[in-house]
Amino acid sequence: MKGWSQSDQLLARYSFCNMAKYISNREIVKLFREIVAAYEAKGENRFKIIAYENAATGVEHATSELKDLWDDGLLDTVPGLGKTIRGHLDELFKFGKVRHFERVKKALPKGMFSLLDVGGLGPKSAYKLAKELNLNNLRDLQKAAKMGKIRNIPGFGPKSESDILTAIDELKGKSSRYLLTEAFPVAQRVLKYLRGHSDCERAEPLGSLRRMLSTVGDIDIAVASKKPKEIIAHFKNFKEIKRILDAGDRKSSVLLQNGMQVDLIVQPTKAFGALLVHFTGSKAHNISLREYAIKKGMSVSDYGIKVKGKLKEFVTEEDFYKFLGLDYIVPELREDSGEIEAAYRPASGKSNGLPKVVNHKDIRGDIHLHSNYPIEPSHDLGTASFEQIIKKAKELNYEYIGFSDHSPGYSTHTNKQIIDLILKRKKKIEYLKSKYRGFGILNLLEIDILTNAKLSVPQEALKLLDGAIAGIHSSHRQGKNMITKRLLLAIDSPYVKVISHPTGRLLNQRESYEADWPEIFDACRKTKTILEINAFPTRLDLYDTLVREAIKKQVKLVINTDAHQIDHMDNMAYGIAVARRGWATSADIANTLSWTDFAKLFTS
DNA sequence: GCCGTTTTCGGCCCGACTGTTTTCAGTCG
Repeated sequence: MKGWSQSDQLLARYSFCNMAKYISNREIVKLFREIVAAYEAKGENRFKIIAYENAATGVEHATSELKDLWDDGLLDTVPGLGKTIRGHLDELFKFGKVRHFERVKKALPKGMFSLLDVGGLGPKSAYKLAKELNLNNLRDLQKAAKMGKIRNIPGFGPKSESDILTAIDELKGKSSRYLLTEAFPVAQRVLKYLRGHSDCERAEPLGSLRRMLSTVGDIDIAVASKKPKEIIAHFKNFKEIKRILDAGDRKSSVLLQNGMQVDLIVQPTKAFGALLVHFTGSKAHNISLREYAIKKGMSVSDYGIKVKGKLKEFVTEEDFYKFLGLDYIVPELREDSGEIEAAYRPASGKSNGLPKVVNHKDIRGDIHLHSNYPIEPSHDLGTASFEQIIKKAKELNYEYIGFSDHSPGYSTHTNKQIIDLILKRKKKIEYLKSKYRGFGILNLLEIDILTNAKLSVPQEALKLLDGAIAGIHSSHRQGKNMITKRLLLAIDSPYVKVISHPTGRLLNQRESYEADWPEIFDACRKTKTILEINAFPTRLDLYDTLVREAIKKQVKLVINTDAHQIDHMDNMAYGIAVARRGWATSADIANTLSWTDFAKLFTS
């Protein structure tokens, strides 16, 4: 709280006492987006609006809670937060509200913000409807539409009135984001259908699916064809379509019966490269790329690159980036987080350096695998035997694996029983080690970091293992200090080699818990404890932005599938994508090491 | 209101599609 007057500090302390609520990044993003909508409705300067949108994006991508950064005087490290907005945040954290924001919102009908969830309604329409019809919520909007009141508002008509009703219906039961494993099969069906048309030269899934974001909002597909109209007409007949949202000469959007939206763009092969870039995104990457191009006197669009008004087309993305003087940027890095600067190739010829991100073929093992060995029947057993897992690992060309069954329940067993069970399992694994010479096998266990920060298995038992993978499986809602303490104590144990699914999140089900990541990364580096990138599609944890932070702190990572059945071992690709999105090279990922080098991590 | 590979001032991505319109505003990606 440097720079505050004494009365400021007193006031702050006083208001903290009254302010039970911790203001999360998520709430701040929502607040900024409301200001964006409010300014748009009021017709504010459009660059001011963009500034708030950028601030929201900056907060969305931040790896630390803003409140913590504010405490440490580090708010200016978040992109998009300039002097004015930081001043507003100051007020927010001190008093729980921002007078300026209150004023801006007060001038508008309260109900307009809830209408923004309706597809097709932006700030201007929401404002107009809420004001003219005195609407307080979605129910009011639905009622007004059903009564035919909307068609009488200038700028609206019968079509927009019925579109609003449809959009409200579609709002119900719609999941806002889908897991990659949910989206991929749907994309494959659409692609197969499109590729079945004789004028389709090429069809590719793009957008967040191609960038391998942990969840995707919709499915974007690009088709290369000389006859866009025919492809669009064909697309509109796809049997899973519930409703056609848009359909023009080269673009179309549809809603499928399962609630997913599919967007299609068609373009001739000779200009497909620019479309791949445009439609792969991210939006922020595109904007930065276009701004960068402007500085070089060029103009970028999905058609190509204009130089002095003359359009240059590209078949491939490689040529597109090259023309801009950039090294090729892999899709996973296109998030406007420094990749354009890193890809810049100055005249001297030496690039600033994009990382050579890890590839699937670099992976040589998987050490978080659950077998059906009945060490603790009440626990989450796998379905495959040790031998079946080894067979599958060999098919995947792995050089080594680790058996990481859950530890025996500490509440149902005495320490002696736990040791006996682990000894018995050890004998079985020793036998397999001798049977499969030349193939690396690690005798591991996934142990719990208990609510009181102790490990679920006594030290004498841990000594019998090649190492332990420790993870939090309970009391995820403890405060930041306690969670951090639990993780730090586990990291400090010489027997714990890996921390599994470090943030504890379950996509679409449970948020990450809060923890002091800089401190945890420091501890991992000192103790050489490895953090896991868990490839299970509902986890993908450690997640990408934290992966990047961990790497900056020279923390080693391991990509594991946490497989509980044989086909889960195929999920490795999802974990690799997280590592790539976190700018990880093979040097950052422990399981790219040969068995000889990898084994050393477990004997030291 | 933010920000810096011409910059602390003067810029700020580019285009398609739709409905309600007679030329465009709003929304979306």
